[in-house]
Amino acid sequence: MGSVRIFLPDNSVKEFDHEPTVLEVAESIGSRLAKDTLGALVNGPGSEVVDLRIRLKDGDRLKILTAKDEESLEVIRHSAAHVMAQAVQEIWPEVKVTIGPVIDNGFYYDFDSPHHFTPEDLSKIEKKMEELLRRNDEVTRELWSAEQAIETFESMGEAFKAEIIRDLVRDEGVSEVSIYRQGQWFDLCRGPHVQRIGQIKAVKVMSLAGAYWRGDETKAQLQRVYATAFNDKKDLDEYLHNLEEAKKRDHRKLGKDLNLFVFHPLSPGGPFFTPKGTVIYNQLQSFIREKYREYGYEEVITPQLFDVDLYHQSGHYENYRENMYFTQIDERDFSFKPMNCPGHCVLYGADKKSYRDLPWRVADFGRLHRHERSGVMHGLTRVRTFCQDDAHIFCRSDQLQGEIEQFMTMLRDVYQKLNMLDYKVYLSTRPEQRMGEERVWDQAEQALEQALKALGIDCQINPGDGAFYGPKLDIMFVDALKRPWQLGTLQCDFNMPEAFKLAYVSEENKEERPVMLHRAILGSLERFIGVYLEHTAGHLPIWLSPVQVKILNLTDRQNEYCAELLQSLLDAGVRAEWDDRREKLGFKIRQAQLEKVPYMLIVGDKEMEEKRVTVRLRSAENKEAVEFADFLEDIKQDLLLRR
RNA sequence: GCCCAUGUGGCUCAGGGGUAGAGCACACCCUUGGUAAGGGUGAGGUCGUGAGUUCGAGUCUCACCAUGGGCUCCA
Repeated sequence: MGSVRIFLPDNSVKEFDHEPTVLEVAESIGSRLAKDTLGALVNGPGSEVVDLRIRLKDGDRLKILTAKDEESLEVIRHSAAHVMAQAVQEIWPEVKVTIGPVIDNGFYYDFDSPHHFTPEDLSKIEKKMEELLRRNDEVTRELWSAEQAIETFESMGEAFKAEIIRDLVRDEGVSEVSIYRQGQWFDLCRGPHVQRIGQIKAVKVMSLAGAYWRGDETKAQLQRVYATAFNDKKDLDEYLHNLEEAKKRDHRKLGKDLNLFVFHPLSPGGPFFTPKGTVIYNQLQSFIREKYREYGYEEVITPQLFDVDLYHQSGHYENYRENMYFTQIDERDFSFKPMNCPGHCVLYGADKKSYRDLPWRVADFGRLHRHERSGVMHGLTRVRTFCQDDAHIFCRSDQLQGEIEQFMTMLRDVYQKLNMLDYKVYLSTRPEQRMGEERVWDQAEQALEQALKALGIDCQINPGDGAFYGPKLDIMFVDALKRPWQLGTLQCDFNMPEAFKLAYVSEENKEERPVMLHRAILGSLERFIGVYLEHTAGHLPIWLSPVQVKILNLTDRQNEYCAELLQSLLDAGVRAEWDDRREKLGFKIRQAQLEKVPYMLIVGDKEMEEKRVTVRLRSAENKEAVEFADFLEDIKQDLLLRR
């Protein structure tokens, strides 16, 4: 028998006379390392985390994971999920277990329980888990035959587990399953798991939710318990702290605090923008309009209500009816538009188009109505009525790549101005169910890829994720708290030009079908405002701030001067207010600060005599008293350059 | 739509069978005060809606409405 060689990250080699487990390699390096081992990466950093009990093969490159490595969190959390299940079953023996996967920031476990968990139960579970961590049982892995496992779980009444194994036998032909045991408790599991339960240092049971067995509404309703685990208490505290921070930036809270928008039960999912919120809305809109002029778009206005026939023709009635609002007038069926595209197709077809008219870029800030399911609405980010920075580009197929490049350039331009520097691009290619010729798909997918390449933009490809009518790009904006949001999108559409029999006359005087691109940069203004408030924590750039300048006088001796200042600012188009209440300066500053006003102008006798103002920024930074005329010039520049 | 939780003045919340409270905001008065809350007085609520239990219901029950957390992460 030849020797088995295992390569370590420092390129050293360990030799064995048999295929060693990860743990055996760790032991050969040092007992301390062996004690701390949680799992391993084999053959590359991108690989899945493997269990420390698996056997390695000759030539494997091994990276042993300990609490120092972020990847080990997966092991910690996977084991913590088992601890949670064990804790729950120790408290309520009648509860049945299902699955408990690791998710982004923790893990969950779905239980089938006759007892409805309450918020108080969460801390009960957490206490029990902590007790189990102290008990520090060893975790062992066993291989059982599938039949034995099914029989065992069935005899325990764990029908869900038995079902999982049956499916594994049927779908993947497995004959053996792994079982992880800790103390008296065991669970069917693929792993990986820690050596001893005590290696889990910090757990927190977070929340409760309903879920369905296998995510299927028609199957058993389960109770999901969300929790998280970390390598030490400090990391857990930091995570909880970040959650608090995210809560403070919640756009629904900011919307209330800054008085930007409200909701009312009489229009669920229908935001009311207050005068202040409307300023933001309109500023964004005019910013985008300016970009439209720059990039050769034309804006149009199209109807709100269409005969349902339109949606039969576009296919929305067949595929999107659930989300549409209908009404009947004079015995004729109408629907509110859920998107602008069919209307734009009608407009396209209203006259004869020449190849010289293309590309035709039509923008529309039309109000859309979509009937979202009642449980999915969320502040401004998921609403039932909204308006997109929506435009459609009708072009020849040889113009595709150029249009895509132009769109991505425009998007970069807009995002940069908004200080949204981190975003990712996803390219979704042809799905199995699709329409159109392969040649057209080839061309469109290549155009997308080439355009990104030409601009040096990296993208991730999602094979098969495109719509049935064409491939697409999704732009995921990553906000200041590293959370991804899908805002921009660019979708190729071969279907709608076909459905509406759209055509243009080519140079050869032949009728040709144009390609249609659906595209948006901000997505919907509503959703964008929500996301942007969270990104900026409400500290909007000056040009977007509802109130840009607040004049704060010390005493009413400065009233006349303040009135002049206010008038000059208003005349210059600055959104200025004057807090003329007879309150102390500290009090006025506090209020302006809570409103997140970018500039506070403090005016006392000193300033008045010299025609100056003291400028306080919302960062609490104070500038020397400056001449008012200079301040006015500066802020005019801010507005001109959208700073 | 489904599961769980929540719904009390504009806002944040207390009160849990005997007829409604606080702070902030608001109004008025005093205070003319230099960088995040000066003081006083006052107004403001069919306790989400509807039914039921009860001598009596913000309070208990049920239904509905709205909001929030989830329902995509798969041994």
